[in-house]
Amino acid sequence: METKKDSTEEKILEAAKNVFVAKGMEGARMQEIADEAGINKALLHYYFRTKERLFEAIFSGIIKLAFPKIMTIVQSEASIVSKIEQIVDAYIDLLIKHPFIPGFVLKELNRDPSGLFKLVVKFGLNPQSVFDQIEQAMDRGEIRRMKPQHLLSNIVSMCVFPFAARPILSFILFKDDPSALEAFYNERATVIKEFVINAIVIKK
Amino acid sequence: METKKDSTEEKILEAAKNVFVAKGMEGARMQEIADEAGINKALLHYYFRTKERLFEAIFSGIIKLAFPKIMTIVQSEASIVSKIEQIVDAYIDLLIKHPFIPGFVLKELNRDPSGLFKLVVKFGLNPQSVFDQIEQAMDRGEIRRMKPQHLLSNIVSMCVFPFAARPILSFILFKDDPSALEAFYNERATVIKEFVINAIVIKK
DNA sequence: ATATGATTTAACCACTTAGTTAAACCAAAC
DNA sequence: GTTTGGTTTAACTAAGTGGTTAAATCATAT
Repeated sequence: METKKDSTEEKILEAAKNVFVAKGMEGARMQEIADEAGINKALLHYYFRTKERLFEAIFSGIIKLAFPKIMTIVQSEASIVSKIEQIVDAYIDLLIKHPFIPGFVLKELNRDPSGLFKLVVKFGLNPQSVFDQIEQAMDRGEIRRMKPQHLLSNIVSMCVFPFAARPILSFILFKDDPSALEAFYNERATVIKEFVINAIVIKK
Repeated sequence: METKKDSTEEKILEAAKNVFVAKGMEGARMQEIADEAGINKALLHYYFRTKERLFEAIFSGIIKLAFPKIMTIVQSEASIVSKIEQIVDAYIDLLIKHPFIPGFVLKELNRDPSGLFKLVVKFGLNPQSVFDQIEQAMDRGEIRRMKPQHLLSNIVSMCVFPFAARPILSFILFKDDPSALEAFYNERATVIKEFVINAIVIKK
């Protein structure tokens, strides 16, 4: 009996994820996906008629991983500082589990940004409400004044970029000790939270 | 008379840069490069025998833009805070002039990290000396204590990521006002410097 | 046993790609 | 005016690519 995990469809999705992540939509070959899944090309097309459809399935699956958790934090009742801490924790936690996401998403959104449009609509994302929350906290004197776009960019950059640039970090910062890279990623949440709080919280 | 700028070779390099940056090594087509350069495919191969060689010329040219300036700042005699400010200024200045670099470099280094190895050797890059400088400043109590790798990651992330994720910023943060994106990039250096200094400088 | 659906095999198509080649063309230098 | 080197044209190759097809196989449920 086959569990859902090793059904052919699951094997294909897993293989396709690996190949698409490693090679991108353009670089991925259907033959390679079939090989990685341990099946043949005919059966691969039998399940997912075209490369486009298969890619779409993978891509939307990856995106769905990231959005919902962030949204619930944003819409909660916590203080702005607490929300920032929660978002950093959630981001780093997700990225440690799925470190390939940033590189993959960046590559594909640069190739075809139209996918982003659909997603923003689909998830009903509204950045203005986030900007408002941040500006209200500044009005109350909780955090230093700066454009919300800059604050968000700073936080997301520090969370995401070290994963997008993993090969570079691995080589420049940790070329002698690869296991130190894992330790580094595990420290990120704590470091970023402290860094941001020192940067923006006004001490009384 | 032809200046060096509109010689055929220069036209090819310019066209190839545009196409490689937009489509990546895999996605770029020799025919498209030839069209963009206003010549034909035969002549393109006449100048650069293979796609590989042409790509190599473009890639190393782009990298050479970034490294040297950073190196001279690192090796100067300024204080650590001053060096950080100079590096942020230099990075943002470069990226405003060549905003495509981060996306391109990330994509190609994820595809084939071996190029990085050659570059590090070629430029004689030694991160340990940077780590030492940072740790000595911490010993002197100038800045808060943290692992140098984290500090460097934070700074570089905030400089580079918003350019790598340009389509995302453009859509999420500035979808109603595209010209605001340019203004945003022009503010980055000031914002990042202030942010970092607030985060790490110990006030007496 | 038979019917069904998953899977394999292997050939095939239409198309695109990088790269090559041979011939002609053209402008400027000699 | 002939040579030369950059340039075009147009055809070609060799090797992939995504995708299709038809037939055979295999396991399982009925």
